[in-house]
Amino acid sequence: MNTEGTRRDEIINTATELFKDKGYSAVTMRDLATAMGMKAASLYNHINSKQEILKAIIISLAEEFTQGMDAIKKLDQTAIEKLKLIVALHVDITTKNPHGMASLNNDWMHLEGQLDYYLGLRERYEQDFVEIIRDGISSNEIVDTNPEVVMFSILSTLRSLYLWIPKKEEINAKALAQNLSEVLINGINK
Amino acid sequence: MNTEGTRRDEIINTATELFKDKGYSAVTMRDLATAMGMKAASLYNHINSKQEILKAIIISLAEEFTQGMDAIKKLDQTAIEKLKLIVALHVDITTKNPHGMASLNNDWMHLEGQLDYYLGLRERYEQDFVEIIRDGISSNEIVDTNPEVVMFSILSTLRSLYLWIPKKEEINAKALAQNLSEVLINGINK
DNA sequence: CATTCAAACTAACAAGCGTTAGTTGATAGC
DNA sequence: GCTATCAACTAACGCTTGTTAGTTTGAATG
Repeated sequence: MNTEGTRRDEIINTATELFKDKGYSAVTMRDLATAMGMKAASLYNHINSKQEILKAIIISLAEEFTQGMDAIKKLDQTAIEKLKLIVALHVDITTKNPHGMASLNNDWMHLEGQLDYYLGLRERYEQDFVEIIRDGISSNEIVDTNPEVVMFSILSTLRSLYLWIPKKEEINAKALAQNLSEVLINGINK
Repeated sequence: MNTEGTRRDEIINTATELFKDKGYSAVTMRDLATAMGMKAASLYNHINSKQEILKAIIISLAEEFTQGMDAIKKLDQTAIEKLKLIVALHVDITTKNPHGMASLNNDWMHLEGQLDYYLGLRERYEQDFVEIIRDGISSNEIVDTNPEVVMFSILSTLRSLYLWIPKKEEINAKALAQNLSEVLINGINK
C-alpha cells in the first residue's frame, strides 16, 4: 500500500520517450538506464522486466480506447455525431500521450503475456467502429460505400495522429478535432 | 557482371516477410537463415550485412515514390486529378510489395548510412504533396482548410494501406484506388 | 544513537548477437 | 579429368543482451 511509485512512473515515461524513437526492440535496458542517469541493474529496484514496461505503456492506452468506445456506442446520437466523438476521443488520448501511442501502434506485437488480450480489445474496437458506419449507411446519413474502406480510411488517419500532433503545438485539441472531422466526413471537394 | 543474384533476392524477400511481422531489430540473422533453410553464416555468401538488406528494401521503394511524384507534378491536370493519381500510385506500389511497405513505414529509422538520403526524399515528397493541395485551394477546387491537415489525413491513409491490402484480395487495385479516392476526396457525408 | 528502508551501486551470469575465417562438396566449362 | 566457381557448411570471435545477487549509501523514524 504505497503512494504508487513516482520513480517507477519516471522510468516508464522515459522508456516511452525512447521507444517512440527506435522501437521497443532497439532500446536496451542500458539505454534506458543512461537516460535515467543510473545503471541498468538499478532499474530492477522499480520494475520487474523490460516486458512489464511495454505492457504498462500499451495496455492502459488500449483500455482507454475501449472505454471511450463503450461510452460512445451507448449514446442516443446520429452515426455522424458518433464519428465526431470518435475523432475527438483519438485527438484527446493522443494529445495526452503521443509517445505512448507510438508504442501502441508499432510495438504491440512484442507484448508477450498480454498479446491475445490486446488483440481482443483491438478487434472489438474495430467491430464497434464499423458497426457505427453501417448504421449510418442504413439510416441514410452516410454514403453507400464499403464500410470497411471507410473505417480503414478514418482509423488510419486517427492512428497516425501521434506522428503529427507533437509538431503542431499551435493548434489546440478541440480545433484539431473539429478540423479533422470536417475533412474526414465532408471531404475536400468544393 | 552476373545475372544479378536470384539467391540474394530470395534472401531479401524472405527478410521483408520477417521484418513486417517483428520489425528489423527483432529479427536476427539466425531467424532469417532458418527461414531460408540455411545457417546464418551462409547468408554472407550473398549479402554483406544485415543493414544492407534493410537498405535494399527501403531505398528502392522510396525512390519509386519520388519518381511517381515527379511524373505527377509535371502533368497538366487539375489538383483533384493529381490527387487521384497519387492515390493510385500508393495503391499500385503497395499492392506489388505490401511487406516492404511495412519496413518503409516502421524501420526507416534503422537505416544508418542512408538515413539522411531517405529523409530528404520523404521531405521532398511531402512538400510536393502539400503544394498540389495548395494549388487546389487557390484554383477553388479544394475547400479552404489547413493544407497540412488535408495532406496528413490523406497520406496517413495511404501509408497504412500495407496493413490492409493483404487482407482484401477480392478487391483489385483499380477498384480500390477508385473507392479510396471517392472517400478521401468527397467524404462520406450524404 | 540505532534501525529501517528505499534506491542506488559493482560484479557477474548465460544466452544471444552480427560477423569472419576457413573448409567442403557439387556443378559447369575447358 | 582438371580447374574454377558457387553456395553451403563448421567453428569461433568479441560484444551486447536482459537479468540476478549481494552490497553500499544516505535519509527518515523510533
